[in-house]
This record gives sequence, structure tokens and C-alpha cells, in this order.
Amino acid sequence: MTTYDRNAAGKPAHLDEVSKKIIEQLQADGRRSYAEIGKAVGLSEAAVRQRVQKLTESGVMQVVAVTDPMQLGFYRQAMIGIRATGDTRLLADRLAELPAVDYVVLTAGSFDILAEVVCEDDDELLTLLNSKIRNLEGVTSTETFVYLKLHKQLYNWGTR
Amino acid sequence: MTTYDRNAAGKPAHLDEVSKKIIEQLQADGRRSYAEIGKAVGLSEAAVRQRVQKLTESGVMQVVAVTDPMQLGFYRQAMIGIRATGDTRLLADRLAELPAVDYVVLTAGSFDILAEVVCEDDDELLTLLNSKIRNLEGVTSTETFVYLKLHKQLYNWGTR
DNA sequence: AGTGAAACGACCGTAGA
DNA sequence: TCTACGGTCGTTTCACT
Repeated sequence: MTTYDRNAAGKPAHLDEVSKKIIEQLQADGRRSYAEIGKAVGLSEAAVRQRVQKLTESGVMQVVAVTDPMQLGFYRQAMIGIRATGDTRLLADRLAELPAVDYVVLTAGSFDILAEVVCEDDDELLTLLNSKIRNLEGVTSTETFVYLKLHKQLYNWGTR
Repeated sequence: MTTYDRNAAGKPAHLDEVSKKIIEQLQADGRRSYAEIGKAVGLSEAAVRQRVQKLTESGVMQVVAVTDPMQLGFYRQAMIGIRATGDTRLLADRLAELPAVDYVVLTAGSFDILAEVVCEDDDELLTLLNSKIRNLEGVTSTETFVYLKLHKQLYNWGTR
């Protein structure tokens, strides 16, 4: 599943300190054992496992592999600001279908949509823009921000 | 470590099909056992373990917990486009130090920097913008794109 | 929700092709 | 770089609190 609704699981989750610590442990290393986490947070292995299962099932957290595009041969990344007419949700669906697009967000402001793309090179980026994105129904104009240097990238949203 | 250099580990990594499959397995579930992955890709448990270790050490991949800001009480996200003078790398360092900033990228285009922020509410966002970001040395103007709906969010960059 | 205990399975180091 | 194997540790289930 590539597209998801952040509101799907409902509202807050008001985690206690122990669950926050468990999440921190898994943010540092997603393969850390439940037993080791238990030692760090002062809980039995079984209790940690139950909490992790709940956190995962409720969508608060997931443990996944993240990869570095550069090392996989994708040397060109960019953010595309898009201005559009009509229902931007439909347009967002079309954008999300493109394999090179790894991030789509509907925004308020001078762009209606922001889309991040991952390309092998400038050639692919140019083709993507001209032959795919700018052809989509509703797109009135785009602005491209080529990445010069990715400086900070956190996955631990929300625990700060 | 919150800031990292994507070029740190050098250039390509030309993975074979087996390593790509291993990464796919861990993208689906970061806690899947080496033995189970081995069955899926046709390799012994030890071989999978060695490959995962190499992929992790070389920075091609890492297994981590990712969380949903909404469910942790951060209801307002936004992308801030920043125009600046001087060395934007220094400014990016200052931005990266702010806990609410989870993403900073130096760009070419009508913005010099794009920064994603995660806030509890509009109040915090407003304070962040006015009292923190716009005060930073070198910032000449900002443009804020408040997130209305996060539509697609991939962590599996590069394997497409 | 949590603990503890026993059976099972995964993980890790080492040896060898 | 892979497989094979044994010791160790983690995980799972279940009965209990």
C-alpha cells in the first residue's frame, strides 16, 4: 500500500512514558530485541512485545527498512510545486501512481500540491516533468526545486 | 545523529537481485526474521544476516521505527520555502537544530531551502515561524505551505 | 496489563567449501 | 560469499496475578 490516510486510525493515542521509550529504542535500531528493549525500559520481554504489537496495529508506529536513493543509483531528487484546477485529490492520486514520485501532499498556499520525485538523472527528471506530470489533467503550472543537498531527514516524527 | 551526508559512504552499490529482494522483505516488515527472509529469497539464515549487516553498515539501508505525527498529537505539518542570503549550509544547520524541523534540503530554484516542520497546532507553527525561523541570520523571506492531506509517503526510495 | 516458566525457534560465531 | 552446525539467547504460549 503506497497511499495512506493519516486519519484512518482515528485520533490521539496519548502514549505513556514507557511506550515513548520503546519507540525511541526502535527508532535507534528497528531490529533491537524485545528482551533488550525490556531491560532498557524496565519491562518484561512479553510486555514489550505486546506494546509493540499494539503500537504497530494501531498505526502509531511501524518498523521498516529505509534506503538511501543515492546509493541505489538515484542521483537526482526534486520537489515539484504544482498549481492546479479542479479536485486536487484526484490529481494527487494520479501523481501517486508514478513510481518516481515518493511523496505527495495537498497544501494550502501558492502551490496546491507538493510532490517529491526520485530520478536516476536529469534526463529522467525532465521526461517525468514534461511527459508525465505536466500532462496530467488539472495541472496549470509547476515549479521544480532540484535538491542540492539533503541536510536533515528524520523518521521519528512526533517524538522529537 | 540527526544530520547526515548522503554522499558519506561513497558512490554506487550495484546490488544484485537477492539483496534487492532482502530489502523488499524488510521494507514490508522490518522485524521479519533472517530465517524467514532466507526462505523467501533462497539463502541460508547466516547469509541473509551477513548481507543485512553489510547493507546497514554501508548506509544503503537501515531498519528503523517510523511514527505517525497525527497519532502522537502533532496535528499541523507544513513545508516552509526559504529564500536566504549567504551560505545556506550554515542556515540549514541552524534550521536542523530546531526540534520541530524534521526535514531540511538545500535546493536550486525560487527557494534556497525547503524545511518541513511538525507542530502540535497552528499556534506552535506561528511561533516557530515568527520567533525562530524568520529570525535566523540570512533568511530574507519565507513561504509556508500548510499540509491539508498527506497523500503518499514512501520510505522505500530507490527500489521503486 | 503485567509476570514467570518451559518449549521452541532465531541468532551468532566459527569452521570449512 | 556461501553453507553447516552448536551454543546461546530471544520468542512464544500459557497459566497466573
